[in-house]
This record gives sequence, C-alpha cells and structure tokens, in this order.
Amino acid sequence: MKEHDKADKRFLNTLARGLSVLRAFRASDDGLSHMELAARTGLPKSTLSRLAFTLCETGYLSHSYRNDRYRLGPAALALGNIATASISFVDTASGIMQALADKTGTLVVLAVRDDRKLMLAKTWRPVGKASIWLEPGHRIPVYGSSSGQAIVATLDDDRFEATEPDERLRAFRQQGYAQLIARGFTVAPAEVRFATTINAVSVPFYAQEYGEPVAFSCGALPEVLTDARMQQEVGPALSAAVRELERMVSRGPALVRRG
Amino acid sequence: MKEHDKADKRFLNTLARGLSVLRAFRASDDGLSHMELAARTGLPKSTLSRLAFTLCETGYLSHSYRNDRYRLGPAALALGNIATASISFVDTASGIMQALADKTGTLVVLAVRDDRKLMLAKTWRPVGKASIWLEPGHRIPVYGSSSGQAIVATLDDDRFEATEPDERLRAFRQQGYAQLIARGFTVAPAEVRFATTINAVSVPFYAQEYGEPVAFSCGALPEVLTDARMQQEVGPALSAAVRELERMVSRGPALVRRG
DNA sequence: AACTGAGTTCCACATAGTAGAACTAACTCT
DNA sequence: AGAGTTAGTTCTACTATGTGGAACTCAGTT
Repeated sequence: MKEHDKADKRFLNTLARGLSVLRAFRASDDGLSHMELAARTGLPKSTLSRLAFTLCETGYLSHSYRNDRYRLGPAALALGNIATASISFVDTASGIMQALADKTGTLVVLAVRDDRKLMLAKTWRPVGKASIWLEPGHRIPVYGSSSGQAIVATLDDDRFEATEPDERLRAFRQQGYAQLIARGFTVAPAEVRFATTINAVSVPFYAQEYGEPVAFSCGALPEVLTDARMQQEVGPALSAAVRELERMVSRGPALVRRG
Repeated sequence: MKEHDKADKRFLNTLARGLSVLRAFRASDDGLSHMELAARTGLPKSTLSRLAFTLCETGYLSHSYRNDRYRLGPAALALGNIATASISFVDTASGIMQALADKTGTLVVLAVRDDRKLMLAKTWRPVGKASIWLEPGHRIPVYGSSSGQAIVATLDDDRFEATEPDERLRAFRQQGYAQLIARGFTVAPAEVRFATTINAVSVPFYAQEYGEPVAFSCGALPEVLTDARMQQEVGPALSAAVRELERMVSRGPALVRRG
C-alpha cells in the first residue's frame, strides 16, 4: 500500500506529500478547495486534511477566512523571494528579459533542469499583449523543447550520461550543440517539437549557483513567431540579452548580496 | 522527546521539519552546508540527512555539484513565482514600491501577519544606496513595530481577539487606529519600538486574497529617517503609494473594511 | 599512520502517520 | 421543513514510517 515512490529508505513520504500539495497550485488558480487539492494530488482527504493543517500552521498555506479555499501563504512568498535573492542572476535577468518580452511580443521563460524534466522557474510576459501562457512551475520534457536542447547541449558529459539518455536524446543534444556553435541559439527541429502549438528559441546560461546550465527561451504561437522570425530576429535578440546578462553578472559577483 | 510543537494530533512533524529546513535559508546565504543546516534547525544530523535528501529529490533544494553546499532549488523558485502571481497585488506593488524605495532612500517591506508574528514577505531596497537590510522571511513582533500597529489597527475585532491580545497590545492597537485616522500612517511610539536601530512608518493595505490587512513600511536607520522625515515626508509618500496601489487594483482603503 | 570533522547508513524501537469509516455542518431540492 | 447531497474534519486500529544514537566512510590534516 505504499506509494510507488522511490523505495529509497531515505525518502520521507510525509514531507514529499506535503510538498506535492504546494506544487498543486498554479499561478492561475484563485485558491483551491480542499477537494480540488485532494483531486490534484491524488491523496485521500483525511491525509490531505492533516497536510493542509500543518502547511497552514507553518504559513505556507493560508485559509482565507470564512472562505473555504486554500492559497499559498506568506511563507511561500517569502521562500520564493529568498530563492530569487540567492540565485544572483534572477533579479538581474528580470529587467533584461521583461524588456525582451515587450520588444518581441513573446513569452520569455527561464527553464531549469529538474530531475529528468525541465521546470519553468520564472516567466516574463509582454505587457499589454496576449501571449501564450505557460506558468512558472510547469514542467516540460527535455526532448523536443528548444530549452531542453540548449541545456543538454551545454551540460557536461558526466552529467548528461547520468540522465541515462537514449540514442534519440544523444542525437538531439548533438544537434543542439551544432546550433549553438553556428548561431548561438537553439530551435527544436519541427519534426520533434513536443508541442506543435508553440514555437520557441532558446539560449543557455551557466548558472553559477546551480553549477549547471539553465535556459532562457522566447516562445509564442507559430503565427506570431515564425521560423524566419526566430532565426533572424528573436534568436539573435535573445542571444544578445543573455550575453548582456552574463556581462552584468560577471562584472560584480558580489552584487546585491551580502547584508 | 517531541518537538515543543503543537501537540495537536493533526500536526505532521516530518513535514514541519522539512519546511523548517527551507526556512533556514536567508537571502544572504551563499549555500548552506549540511552542518550549518543542522545547527540552524536544531535537528540531529541523521534526521537532517533524510530531510535534505527528500527536499533534493523534489527539487526544493539543490546540491550544487562537487560543492557540498545546499541551496534552494528550482521548485522553491517556482513556488515563489506562483505565490507572487496568485497574490494579485504583489506584482503591481513592485513597481510602485521600488520607486518609493529609490525616492526616499529607505527599505520598503511588505509585512504579513503570520501566526502571532509578522513575516516580511518581500522587500524593495533603494538601488545604489546602502540601506538597512531586513530580509524576506524575517519575522518581527507585532507589538512595537509600526507594521504591526498598522495591521492590528485595521484588523477586525473578531480576528484581533482571536490572537488573545494582552492589554498592552490593545492600547497599541487603539493608538494605531488613532494615527491612521489622523494621518493615514503609523509610526510606533519611540518608547515601545522593538528595535531602536530602525525607524519605520507603515500603511495598511487590505489583501483581498488573504482576506486580511497587510502592511507596507518604509524603514531606515534613525539618522537617515528621522521622526520629522517620517511624519512630513516619508509617511505621506508611503500613504500616497498605497493609495495608488489601491487605485490600480481598484480596491478601497484597508481601514474602511474594519467597519 | 593516526587524527579530525563532515556526512551517510544502520538498526532496534516507539510513535507518527495512514486510510477508511463515522461524524458534522452547510447547501439543495421538492 | 425535512430528506438528500456534498465537503470537510475527527476517530480509530494498525503498522509502516520516521526517529536518533552509534557505527561507519571518506577526505583532509598533522
């Protein structure tokens, strides 16, 4: 009756379940009821009750008053701000990427490798324009995404091998590498794109603090972001943005930090 | 041998402990070693080992490479972004408050009630200037802080009573209420200030999503932020900033809600 | 080679967490 | 109104889960 979970002895089920409750929230949710949470997490309601109680006590969830819905609490907000502050490039990137989103009319996302998927850690939407809407916290596959391609192409061999890649992924990586050398950005080849409704260009960035590459990408509907635009306009602009970021970050690692 | 913790049956220890590990991080930390974490959380190292393992597995912590230090992982980043996005006013406030920080040369903070304390959910520092440095995630007492005063003054009677206030706190609340009516902001009276090294002015804001008031404050060293400046310049500016925010999210002032 | 210090794994044990069922409370519908 | 429905909490019996000290490993030091 145990979770399929990591049968690893070190894995603490209760903690993981609690975190999965937090992960159930999406940016577009306007609070979640107890039942919605149970449905999303797949946990029995009595278990969820205890998890939610604990999360509320600790401030990660808040129970807005008479209203019966849960939402992420102040502790979650604070945690995110601390995480942002301690990953030095995020703040710096914000200004640059927001400007890029506005200029190109695309959604800019920061993708980070997380286990065998990519997680969108942050997004910048062009102000005033409708855009595709991928939320932070969303997970996309490595294979078939331009971000994934940029990241695996930049990953060192050891770590790449550690993900137990199949042949397909090796070829994908190789092809990404070639693109980066030739043009400085990746565009997933049309035939493998994981989502046909989204076109995207990506550029890798070495995140000091993670000791790993992450990727910045510009994405939009194919009508808006044609292959030609990716190649000629948006790809180069994104690449320039990331180079600007590298310049800003490396010139003063101390930066804002230190109290 | 149990944590002093809530002896409440519903309280899940393992989860709370895991979260306390996340809370151990400060914005100024450049990664924490296993041992530092153990010291900060007060947990035995074997326990911590399991907690950290689970947090890494789930992406809330990352183990940067050869380097033996832990840092907050992509999931923490994403969680914060989701929390920010779902608390609608935070994004809007950012622009306004950053400008205010720059203009006044003070640290602007967003304080939220969390249990019987206040938690600084977000901070905006004046660019280029040295400023006091209170970090997001930091907790300060309600009594003796201007933010606390602004919040309790705006809290409705039921909820205020639910915090089991003592007489001192009642008086504090009453006095805050008077200040808000008279001038629209609170300044904690010098004799009760919880920290003599910080002067601060605060204005409450009704956070729809929490169904509760929160407070925005401007703080700085007494030399920089004299009582006169708080009263004549910064208080009114902060009050104007919050009114601007209310207008932008189209919501009435916090005080009227109390009835 | 012996020492030190950080971190992980072992292990025997008790209790913390589990899930289903019973319960409560708030809404609907006729 | 009262019967039915649905959401959420608390109870309960059971054991799998998490615990912390001790033993262990692995790197650096002297």
